[in-house]
Amino acid sequence: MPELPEVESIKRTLEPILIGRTIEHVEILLPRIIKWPSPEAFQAILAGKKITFLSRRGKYLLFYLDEDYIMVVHLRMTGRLYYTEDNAKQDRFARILFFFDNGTMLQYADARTLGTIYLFPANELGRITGLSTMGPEPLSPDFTMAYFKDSIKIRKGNIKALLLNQRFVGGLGNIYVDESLAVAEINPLRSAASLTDAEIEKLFSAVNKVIADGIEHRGTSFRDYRDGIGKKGAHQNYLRVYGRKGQPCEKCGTSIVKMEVAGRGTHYCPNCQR
DNA sequence: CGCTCGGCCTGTGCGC
DNA sequence: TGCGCACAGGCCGAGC
Repeated sequence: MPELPEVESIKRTLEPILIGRTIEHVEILLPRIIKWPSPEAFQAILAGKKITFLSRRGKYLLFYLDEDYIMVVHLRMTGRLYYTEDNAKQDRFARILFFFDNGTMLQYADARTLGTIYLFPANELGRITGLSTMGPEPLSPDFTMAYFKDSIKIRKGNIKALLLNQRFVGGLGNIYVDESLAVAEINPLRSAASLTDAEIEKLFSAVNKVIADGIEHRGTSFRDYRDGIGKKGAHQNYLRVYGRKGQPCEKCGTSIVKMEVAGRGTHYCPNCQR
């Protein structure tokens, strides 16, 4: 579900509310969401901990706590994380509830229950492989044209699968990959190695633009996504191809086509993207 | 090592 | 209207 712009929006909305707040106790409605440590230890460690700051890496959201602990949340497909003033107002899909010392709470809700939460001492963060192997993310200093170009040229497989690979670039998901390829006018099935320098350059700026726009619009609420205070984003109103099957391409009027690439529903304009 | 694909879960929405 | 079946914003691990 949430990709980089959505997780960033959740972080930005939660930050001003949660920093300095103390967790009083945690209620675990679905234990298997907690991947580490045990549910009992998770509750015991968090009780009385203060949130010092929030951070994000790719699609992971990190809560820094006092005494050098870090709680890491990954929302996967349908996870939601939002603050509720009235701690009796439970989400229909509530899985983990974090109660604060002032009668408010943070809810982790998740319809498909694929999301994951970890709690580690800060120096053990490397045990989350998805975090430690993640490539540079769009708009960051280490996401350079040289890296992008050199990596793409030596990869096997199609460009869509590569853009979805978090070890190559961190934070892109199905929506923003389809959108990036649309902006760059590249067919999702093209093999990465076949892209010309000009195409790679166009794709590089497209990825950065699409992610920047997504953040500016506070994420894409295609279906489930809500930010840290339960509000929808606006980027669904700016999508060029994702979810627009059968509708006209805004550049040329050709019907947007949906097909399967890299095991994912893939939207593109068959005229503009070749 | 790199790449592809199935599995994990459950709700929703589309087509018949 | 009701029902069944694909499909869903992601990632890990097995197998090649």
